[in-house]
Amino acid sequence: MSTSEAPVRTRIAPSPTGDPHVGTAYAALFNLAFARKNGGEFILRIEDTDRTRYVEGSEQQVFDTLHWLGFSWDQGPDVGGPAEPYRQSERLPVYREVAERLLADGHAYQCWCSSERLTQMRTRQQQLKIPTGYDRMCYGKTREERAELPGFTDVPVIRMLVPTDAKISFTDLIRGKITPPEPDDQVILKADGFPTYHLAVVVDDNAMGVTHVIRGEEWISSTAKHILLYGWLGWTAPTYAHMPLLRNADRSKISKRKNPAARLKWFQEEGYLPEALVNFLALMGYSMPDGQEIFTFDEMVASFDFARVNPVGPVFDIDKLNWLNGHYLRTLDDEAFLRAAEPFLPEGLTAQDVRSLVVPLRERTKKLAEIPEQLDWLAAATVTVQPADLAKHGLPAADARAILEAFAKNLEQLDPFGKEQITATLDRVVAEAGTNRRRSFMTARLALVGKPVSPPLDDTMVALGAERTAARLREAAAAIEG
RNA sequence: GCCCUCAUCGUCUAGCGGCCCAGGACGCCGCCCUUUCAAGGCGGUAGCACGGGUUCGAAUCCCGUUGGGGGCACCA
Repeated sequence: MSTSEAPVRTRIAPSPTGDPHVGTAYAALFNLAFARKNGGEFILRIEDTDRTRYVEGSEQQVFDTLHWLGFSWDQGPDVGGPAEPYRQSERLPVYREVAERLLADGHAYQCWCSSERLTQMRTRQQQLKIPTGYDRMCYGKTREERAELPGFTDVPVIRMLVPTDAKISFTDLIRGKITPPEPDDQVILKADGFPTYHLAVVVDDNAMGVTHVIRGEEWISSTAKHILLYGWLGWTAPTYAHMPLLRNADRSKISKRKNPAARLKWFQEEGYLPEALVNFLALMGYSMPDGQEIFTFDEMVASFDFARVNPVGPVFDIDKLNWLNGHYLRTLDDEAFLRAAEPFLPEGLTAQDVRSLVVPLRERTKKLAEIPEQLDWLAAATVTVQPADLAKHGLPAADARAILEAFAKNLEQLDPFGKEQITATLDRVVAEAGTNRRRSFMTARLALVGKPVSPPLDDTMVALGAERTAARLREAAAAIEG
């Protein structure tokens, strides 16, 4: 023990209570980065001690979304490890035993107070403007003595007996010295025999040899309880690093209610690349020594340092994520982009359409879910030109009508209706008309797709075919007013 | 209500006493490029919450105020 430092071991401990949360990925990123930086291990543990919130299938979704991000763990319920099991619901006897021990040592006691009484007590404390906390009504009483008093329930819980002078502080890797609030007599074993988080986390982190607890800032006020437990049990407390909390735009803690980005699956649904999300998450509260904003996980690991974590809770800025994702999309070659885009493509695209129309979208797509809308003109029955678009990008009404008719007339005679022929025809028609080339093309584009965004005009026409191309040009010409 | 914690452009951030009348990125605006929109290039816009100290010198240190966030469950 004195000759070698304990190997670094970190963990994340998600609860299977629904859709995997972005905060889980955020915590995983920093736990993993620190473990890798120090040649240590990373554990995944499932904290399923709340039976009322348990959601079937949630655990698997946690595995899947973390794998999607490229994260893997050295120990966990699915991969096993020396400290099995890694699911807290399977470790109940361990917690029971520790709770009994604390009871025997006088560090804990039984409590028969009903939840109704507890609620009343808290309300009264708030009214009296005094700190809230358990009033120890059950402390030192036998079951029989307590049963005489109001607010009694049959099945007791076990509470910590926290000394009134328990002033505890610890050094946080991100924030320096922290003095969390003095705890009250926290419940550690519930009436249903399951431990609360506070007991389970201490027991398991100790059993699994976790050296560094990297978790959200929301846990700061509970840390004193945990340190107390470590002391009573004769165990060494881990080093703590409390990460800032990801925020909604209104700066409240990020939530599924206010922010779709709180759900990890949202990023898959919207077509974000995992590399982009990981990079973005790393940018939240963290910065590279050289100021680089685009970097891989491995590059982050190479220089990782908690001193570079900003304790201020960052607002989750989707605009910046979109920019980053667009960047990563652009680094893909044709094949890779097509592969990524495939699940998002609309029905009825031909293989040729995919190549000529989808590949050009790479430079104009921020997230893959935008693709169907970008291609909606292909399958649309009709297309409408917005007068505002025409005014901004196109030719004056009379010229617009003339050029569209001219395009239609010359184009429909083409055989074959190929890219090169189209390009030559367009150029010739514009030259003959003597109109502004760019606005002429734009007028045609609006007529064909109904918006100022499309793949190159010739590709657009090929995809539409000679007939539909001519028809749309004429329809638009007829519809132009003024 | 009580406790803890945080505070640089709209947003993400650099800065850890002089290199800063504050740098980068996203967004926004403008220009260039251009068969459009993008992408790319160039330029611009915008900030040290406030008040006291400490110091020759403060974005950087201390105190207070204000503001934000979190916690105060038989949820994690």
